[in-house]
Amino acid sequence: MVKPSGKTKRDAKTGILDAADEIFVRRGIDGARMQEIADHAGVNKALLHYYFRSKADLARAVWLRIASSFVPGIFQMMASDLPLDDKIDRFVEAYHAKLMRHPYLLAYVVNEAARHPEIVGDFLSAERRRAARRMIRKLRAQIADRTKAKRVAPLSAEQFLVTLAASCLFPFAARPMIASLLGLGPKAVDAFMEQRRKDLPAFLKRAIR
Amino acid sequence: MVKPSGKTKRDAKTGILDAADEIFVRRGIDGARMQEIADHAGVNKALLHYYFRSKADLARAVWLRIASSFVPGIFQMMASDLPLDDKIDRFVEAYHAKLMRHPYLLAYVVNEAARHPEIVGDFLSAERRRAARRMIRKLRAQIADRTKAKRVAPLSAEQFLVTLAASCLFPFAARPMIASLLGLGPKAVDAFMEQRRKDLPAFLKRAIR
DNA sequence: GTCTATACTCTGATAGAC
DNA sequence: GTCTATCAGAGTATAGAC
Repeated sequence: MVKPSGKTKRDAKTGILDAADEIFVRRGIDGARMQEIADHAGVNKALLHYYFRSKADLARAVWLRIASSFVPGIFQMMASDLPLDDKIDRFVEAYHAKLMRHPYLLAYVVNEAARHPEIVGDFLSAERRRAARRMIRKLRAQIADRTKAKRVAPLSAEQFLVTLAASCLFPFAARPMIASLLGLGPKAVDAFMEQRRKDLPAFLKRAIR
Repeated sequence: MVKPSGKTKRDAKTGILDAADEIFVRRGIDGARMQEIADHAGVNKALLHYYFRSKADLARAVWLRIASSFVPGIFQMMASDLPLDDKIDRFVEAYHAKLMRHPYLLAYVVNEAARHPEIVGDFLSAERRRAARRMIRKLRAQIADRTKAKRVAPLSAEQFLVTLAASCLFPFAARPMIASLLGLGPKAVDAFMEQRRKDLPAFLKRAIR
């Protein structure tokens, strides 16, 4: 408002973040080149170091933005009073929608989390840790209700959550391997994923029925 | 036999492969340094280029050795006449045992498969593709038998296989995230995984019951 | 805030002696 | 086959003009 350069500044910074996002996700942090990011953003390489001191800082900023964009929403939904079956539907739907559009995202996240564990911690603020605990507690109650009513073997809420996430996410991370293994071309893999989006919720509900 | 250097040669080459395996898996291909691999193998950097022309070639050799060491065995077991439930037990058991000892392996495989899809193709020879098809065909028959007998909704063998793999493998790839999310230390995560090894087969069997 | 030019470091790769 | 020495290129990062 006061500074006329305010808008421009944010645009340049955001532009760099957008470009870095794409290049990091495509090549990994180690494989990415600052020059390529700069080119992709249409700015000079020096500007990257002006806004973000180093490559590591830039990578951290990109990571934080990615994680912040959809993890908190999922936490909240999973901690809500929604019936368990609806949560499964929404979880599957949300991640399929997200990852269909960003196929390399998950391989990136998985890899960098393994390689640079500290940035995972950076993302999980105290507030988010509390949100995670709320989610687990709520899920535990819902699963307990169900197993009590139907006399099924007890199931840990944590294990269920991990299995749910695994079933949705892993196929996107393993997409190239699935394609090779099943002998599918790019379009056939898309169809396979689309089918999965439809079938998976029923499969998971059956397991906790 | 004829050459007295035969044994030494193989040892040096194997030593380099062992070292490269460890460093690549720990740092990723892009993050790994030829110097570090050479140091770890106790040989000179130049020797790496003598046996493997370039870093890319070395990475390919490492990948082929890793994949060859346990994928074909799994294919064969899954294509056998073993009952479906036993296959689930063995699959879960085999991968948990393997990955407990090589925690970074999966993040590496997933990442490099996404980044360098061509090396996945290198691994899947025509013979292995046939083995994969045999496995799928057998699983499809077994699942069909079961759903016919118990009147359950039909389930694609491919989808089931992916879900099975996802449930077993993803937790290892996502280990750092799971730890952060659930607030577990290294020992607690190990316990979580151990619990998972026990509970997962029952969960999966219930879904196709 | 944004650019040009450049310093400095590191890495993969090769040449050549033994 | 294995080593020492070295190079060319690429990379991150900074200095300084505008």
